[in-house]
Amino acid sequence: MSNTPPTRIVLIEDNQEYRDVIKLALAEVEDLELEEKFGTCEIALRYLQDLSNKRPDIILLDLRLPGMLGLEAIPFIKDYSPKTKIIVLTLSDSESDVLNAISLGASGYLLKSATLDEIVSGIRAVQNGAATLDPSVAHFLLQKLKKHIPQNALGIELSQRELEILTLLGEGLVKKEIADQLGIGYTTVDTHVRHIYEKLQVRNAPSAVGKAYKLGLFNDE
Amino acid sequence: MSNTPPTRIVLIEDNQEYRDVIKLALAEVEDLELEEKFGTCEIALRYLQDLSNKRPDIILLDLRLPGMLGLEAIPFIKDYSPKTKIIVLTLSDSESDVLNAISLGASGYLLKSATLDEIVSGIRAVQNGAATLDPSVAHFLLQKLKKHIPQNALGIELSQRELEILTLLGEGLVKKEIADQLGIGYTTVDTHVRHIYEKLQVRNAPSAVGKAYKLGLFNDE
DNA sequence: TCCGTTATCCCGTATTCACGTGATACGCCT
DNA sequence: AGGCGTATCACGTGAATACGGGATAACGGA
Repeated sequence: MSNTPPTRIVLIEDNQEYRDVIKLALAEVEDLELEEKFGTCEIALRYLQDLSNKRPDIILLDLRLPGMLGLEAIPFIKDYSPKTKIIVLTLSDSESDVLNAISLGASGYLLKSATLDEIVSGIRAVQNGAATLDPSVAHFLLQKLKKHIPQNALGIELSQRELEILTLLGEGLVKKEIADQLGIGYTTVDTHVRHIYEKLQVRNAPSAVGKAYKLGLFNDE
Repeated sequence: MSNTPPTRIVLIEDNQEYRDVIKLALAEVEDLELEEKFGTCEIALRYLQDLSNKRPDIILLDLRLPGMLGLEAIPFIKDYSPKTKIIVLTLSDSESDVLNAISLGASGYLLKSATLDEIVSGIRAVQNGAATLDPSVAHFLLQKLKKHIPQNALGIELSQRELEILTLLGEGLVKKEIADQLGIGYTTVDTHVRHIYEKLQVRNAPSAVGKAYKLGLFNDE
């Protein structure tokens, strides 16, 4: 236990009080080490950019900061210190903040209403390659996901070739170009397209592409 | 505190040992009450169907059960007791189990590696209208979501009319049908479509539909 | 006041599509 | 041995598309 190096943490948070709360909380945990804390992204990024500093394992990142916002800083953090995992720790439970943080690659999203225990176990989870989400954020994401998970198993299955051709169609190639690219004849492509229409029960290419997206036929790769 | 009724919990789990562990754990928590525990879905569903029984607030549901699988039971639970929230509690972290559980409307997904504290706080979160996810499940879902969140803000914006027409195109209508449905002329539709192609930088309808999905232009409604 | 965006409408044409109606061949399952 | 799905190829035709090149009108910002 004691020979594994502690998890190195950097806190970016402008509120002095909350900063101190976190500092005291982490000080009590043996294998977590609060390396630095910063009040703005600008200063934090300068620290990360300095090659003489060791890279932290985890960054706890507030979003509403004076100057550069936390979300804006994420790409720079990823750039300067690619291996550092980011846990957003903020008051905001706005949908767009959550979605942006995720698409920018955050490994966790906690609210400041979280207990210190939850923050510590969140850090441990992320350090182990997992993720941590505030329950209310998780609820929001589950609702979001429910809509985006296609229930594809309606017996509709395209062959590999058909999916290939449909993909190219959706990318803008005309049948002749698809034939050339696949090294097959035009009429073959035409036949495949007809089969696709039958299976998807559509009558033309735009709706075939649309239905394929709705059914999630493109999801798997 | 003590005048709020306890959260009523039902456990569906075939492993005798784990069932007892949960029973003992919940017995120690004041505001949680393990109402019943069942070894199979069939028996549990019979209990839920019996109108003389009170409906539980939470069901902890294992997936790998003798007879009917946990996932199969979810729609029946939703039917017999719509207000009951379901937390999946299983060994399986298979992607399809997670996705199926979510699309069937589970409010939580915990693994049996979870500590009893995590299970209790998960129950509390769900009872409060939030959700609970095992960190490794959360990680998987975040990765999944990252792909599905489009970064639409590339300056590409269709007018309302254009989006309307593109939607209908993706549903399989030909330009003439779109014109009739919108009560405008064929040439007007044609012009709109040209503008759509310009904005999306494509040359035909299938790729316009494809690109719209990729950019998430259909996401907002 | 002028320009950009949006929405509406028109003509003509070469290209492409959708589809009816075929064919051959391979593998798999029964 | 026969059937089913897949992949390949072919011809012809009417329908639809993509696009060049126009136009008018309303609205709002520069």
